[in-house]
Amino acid sequence: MADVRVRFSPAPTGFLHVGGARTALFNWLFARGAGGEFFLRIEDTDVARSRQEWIDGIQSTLTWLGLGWDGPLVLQSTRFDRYLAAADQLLASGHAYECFCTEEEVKERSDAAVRAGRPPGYDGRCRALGDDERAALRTAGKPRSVRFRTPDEGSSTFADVVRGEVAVEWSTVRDFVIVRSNHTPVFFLANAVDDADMGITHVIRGEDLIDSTHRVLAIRAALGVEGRPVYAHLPLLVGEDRGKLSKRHGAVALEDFRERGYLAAALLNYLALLGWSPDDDREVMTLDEVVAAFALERVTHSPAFFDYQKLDWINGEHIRRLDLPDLVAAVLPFARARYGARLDVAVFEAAVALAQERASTLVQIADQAEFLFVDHEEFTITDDGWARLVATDGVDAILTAAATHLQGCEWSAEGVDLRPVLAALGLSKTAANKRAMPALYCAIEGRPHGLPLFDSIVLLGRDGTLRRIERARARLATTR
RNA sequence: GCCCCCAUCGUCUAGUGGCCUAGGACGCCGCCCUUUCAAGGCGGUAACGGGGAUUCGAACUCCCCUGGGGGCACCA
Repeated sequence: MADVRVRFSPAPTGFLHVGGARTALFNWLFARGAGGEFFLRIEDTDVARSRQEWIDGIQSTLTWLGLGWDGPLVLQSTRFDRYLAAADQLLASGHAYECFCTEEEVKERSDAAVRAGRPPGYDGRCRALGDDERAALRTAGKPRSVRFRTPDEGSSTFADVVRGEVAVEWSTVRDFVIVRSNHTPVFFLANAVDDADMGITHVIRGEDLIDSTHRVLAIRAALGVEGRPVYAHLPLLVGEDRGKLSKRHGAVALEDFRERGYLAAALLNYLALLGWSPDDDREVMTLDEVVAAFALERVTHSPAFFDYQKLDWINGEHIRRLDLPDLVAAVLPFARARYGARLDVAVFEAAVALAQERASTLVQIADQAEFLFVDHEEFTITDDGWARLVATDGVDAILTAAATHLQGCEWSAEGVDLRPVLAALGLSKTAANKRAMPALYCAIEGRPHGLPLFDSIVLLGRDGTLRRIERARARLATTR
């Protein structure tokens, strides 16, 4: 088998979202599994819409995900001469022709056709222009684009790894522009030329591009390129409204997942499961395991919806499987952003260890540990937490008893165990768990949900814990 | 309007004629465990869009319908 060469070729007209990332991932997985190469090609032929910041963003996101590419980045904007030469070749061979219709004219006639009940698209007006007519229009200074002449009859067919045979009648495909009137090449041309020049063996992309394949293949053939790549069109990722993912339809920048505390490995794991599944029941997998199990033949046919709840679950599973030092390193940036200089690394590590078994995102871990790194004077209880605390029967007695115990007890998780204290207050186990404990959580950790209380108290320290209980009691007094 | 594609629990999916009274996972519900919550354990809820045809036998094959999606740009 010839060496596998694939590419991920986004247009730099926006941030990379889950759809693009999934396409990049499948290409990368396929290349990795086949021992082939994975290239990154930026399709920036539409100069007006392409932006350097998006090119940078795509690269940094791919890097964060760990989907590194081989060789230098290919920028189509640096290869315009090559595409234009190919267009000249097509012009010379009669596969393309000069079109003097302006964009507006084409649109007007297309709209009129629709109103008249005919199909939209270019009507082929400049198809049969004679040499003299063409020359006249040229000297008249009419803007000129180049159109590819699609066959009048017959059909186009290609074999798709996931779709099977894909065919379309040429009579339903209008002539299309390959060079704009501003002399810049269009997607179809650049795509066909580059896939050939780069020796791309497999084209793996979204199903929204399936119809364009016939046109690219026609250009490729007209250019005299031997053979064609293997195509694999992936089912689309859809938004909540079941529409193709776009900014309007729930697309979220991949960078947001990073900021919200998702692990790249977990995101990749989940993305791999959207439109593909291994031939066994595994779901939580490392990237290496996914590479080993991946097969284009197992890609599904129907669109998939991105489920954040399942992502949260998978992320939690990955967090739980991380070695503590790695998890600490992953949470550290979030911790530094939140607690700044107050961060105590030793305490932080202990807190992360406590959070590891319960958290589903890195942000959650940082949030749960936050109470350990807040100045006692600035410590506040959330509104929810305060409401809960205030509503607890005998809360003042509970806090007082806890403080009394903590003043003299041995400073260990066993020593600070407040259960005997609550029992001595006459609280049943249920009452202690359901009512008293939440109040203590709120007073000490500032929120009703968080790290295990007794371990937290030990980490907070005797002085700090007592001050927090005292603050809660004082606030309680003024509230009454 | 025309072309193309898709169709199993709420969601992601397994399933390629009998192993399916349809399996797994997330979610949801219940119970257990328990230092609240979470995590964990156990159990439960829930689907083959409809109609024909082929066959001894259809989730799996074919046709029609319905529904959904994609494309028809001087975007990619």
